[in-house]
Amino acid sequence: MINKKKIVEELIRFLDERYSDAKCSLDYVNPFQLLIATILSAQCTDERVNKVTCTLFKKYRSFEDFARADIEEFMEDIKPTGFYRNKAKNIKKLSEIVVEKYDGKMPEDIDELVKLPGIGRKTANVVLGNCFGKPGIVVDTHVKRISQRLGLTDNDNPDKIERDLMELIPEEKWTKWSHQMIEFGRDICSARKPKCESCPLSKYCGFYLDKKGVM
DNA sequence: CTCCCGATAT
DNA sequence: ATATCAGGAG
Repeated sequence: MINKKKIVEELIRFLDERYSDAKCSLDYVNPFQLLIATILSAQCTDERVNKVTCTLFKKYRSFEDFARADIEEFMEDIKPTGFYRNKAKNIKKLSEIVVEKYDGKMPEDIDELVKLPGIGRKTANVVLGNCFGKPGIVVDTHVKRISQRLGLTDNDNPDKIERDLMELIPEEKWTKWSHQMIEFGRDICSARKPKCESCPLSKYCGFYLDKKGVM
């Protein structure tokens, strides 16, 4: 417990030094676009999402446009992002709901957002944090993996991990911290071949210690 | 727990 | 060939 605090302190110091300008790497110009881009980014790199949304947002400029979309055509539009049937259906359905129930403007409340199809806490927190100044911890695959390796949580469920991290990280840092963790994960603490040699936190890391123990 | 699912790194 | 990528729903 006391040890977790110490690890978090060092982690935050490292992240602030190394990833001081971390931010969302999805391309968007308004909350509507970020919401759609974040849904498309599930199990897909931001790079590919940006390639798709670059043309997609010229064709669909509002929730009304997606609500009216031809589903087959829309599926083709987003195909390279993977899971395109589910994503297309969810975005169309969600857009219909936003048009009907919310007058075409997305709700800015996490409990309302999460009710929409295709939106979980991860997606909701990305949009709320980056567009509406409402801090939230984004538990994606990177945040989950790093938090587990460093022993900041014993849970495997993203919702529980989010709660564990909320206890450890100062609220005003939640959004920025999430982006810093994601860059850290892509850069050093990757899933496959993490660069433990260049990680200042390896002495606290279960993954690194296990790896050394076996060797 | 399973399914959705294309693109890329290893 | 296979694991993984800014997850979420049933």
